[in-house]
Amino acid sequence: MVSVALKAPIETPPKRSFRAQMHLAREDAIVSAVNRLLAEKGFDAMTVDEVAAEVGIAKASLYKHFPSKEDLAAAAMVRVMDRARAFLDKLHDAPAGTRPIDQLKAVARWTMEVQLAGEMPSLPSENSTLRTALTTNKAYVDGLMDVSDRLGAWITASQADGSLNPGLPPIAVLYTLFARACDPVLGFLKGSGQYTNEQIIDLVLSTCFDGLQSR
Amino acid sequence: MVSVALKAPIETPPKRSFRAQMHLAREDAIVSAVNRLLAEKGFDAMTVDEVAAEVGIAKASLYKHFPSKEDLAAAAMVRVMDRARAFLDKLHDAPAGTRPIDQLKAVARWTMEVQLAGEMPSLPSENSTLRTALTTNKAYVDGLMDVSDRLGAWITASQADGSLNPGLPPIAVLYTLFARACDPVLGFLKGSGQYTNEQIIDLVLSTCFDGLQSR
DNA sequence: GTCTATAAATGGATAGAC
DNA sequence: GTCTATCCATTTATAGAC
Repeated sequence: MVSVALKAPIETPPKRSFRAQMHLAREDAIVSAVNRLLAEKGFDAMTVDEVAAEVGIAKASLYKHFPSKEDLAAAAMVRVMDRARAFLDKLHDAPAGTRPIDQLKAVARWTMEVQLAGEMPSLPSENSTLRTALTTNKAYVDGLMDVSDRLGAWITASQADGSLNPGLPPIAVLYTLFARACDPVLGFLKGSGQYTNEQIIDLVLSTCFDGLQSR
Repeated sequence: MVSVALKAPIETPPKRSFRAQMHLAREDAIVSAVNRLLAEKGFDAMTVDEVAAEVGIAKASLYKHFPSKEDLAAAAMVRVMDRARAFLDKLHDAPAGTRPIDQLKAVARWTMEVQLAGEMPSLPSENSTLRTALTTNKAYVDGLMDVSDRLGAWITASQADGSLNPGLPPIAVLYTLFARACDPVLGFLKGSGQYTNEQIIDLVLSTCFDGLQSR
């Protein structure tokens, strides 16, 4: 045993790393499937059997990675939140002089693109077991806080420079932007078959920032 | 048997009417419970047991009135559609000279009031059994058509008089108004505990028609 | 038409072999 | 960690007495 361990010491670390990579890759595939199903049918209608079938592993194996259906969904929510933060990181590298309101529009556009791509997990209404699982998930809550803070800075900046309506409470603006991520209008217009994704996003972005009334 | 039937002929019609009234009242109570639960937790999370418990009758009795859970939900959707049509009837009695855009605002306001009152049943995402049940329900589809037509008339009229942005496709405006019925921003703001229902509705109505940007 | 009791199926979660 | 097989609670729906 000892001699074997001494025989291949340089093999061991790569092997562990490889296994760990496989492990992460598998979990990533699981989270991707959950993310897709969550976007397609929501938490209640999604079944763990479906997730297992889509990933191509047994249901029991899923539970070796995630202890419950709620944790499964929470992992998907955390990941989309991380994607959002990564996008915000990119936006911060925008050329100096970029108006904060344009940053907000870019964020809204991104969330709608994600939704149209079928990658935006939909949150359950309220009073759900998932809801409590999320509020006790540090990674999710921290991510949500981070995103809110960054958007909040742009909101107050836009109101200061006069481009965003200063009469609106910043929190109302924040919630309005968040709500674009699950706006059913995108799906409605998509279902009409009359518009491209680009046109749909431009339309909703326009009604969101310019309003329905003429300017 | 015959003599009995002849004995109380004037009693029979009132008795049938009374029974029919009781029947309708019972069904109305059922639909009310379904409506409330549908608004609170959605179709998937709502159980027929809950409905029976809330109404105070046995589950089997429910199935004597409605053949399936989908029909239960469809009845609730039809009723809220009928309520909407009744409200539209009232709006048509508005004083001559009322601007069509103000009619549209009144409709949006009404849908948000219904949602804040916890009486707006939430539709399932897509690909649901309820979805197909609704599309094959004549009462629902007809009601939806009627509402769409009436709103459509006001939309084109508002675009004609220049108050509504003429660059927007009428169908996009229609969907945007429909979407206010399930806008999560209302619940978010309500949950913040900082605003009254009146203030919340004014805020969302403002962002919907005036947009987020300054005017 | 209302009830109690139960069927039939589904879905979340686990046991235990490998 | 993956599998098969299973447990157990829940849920939709029905049977059959009254």
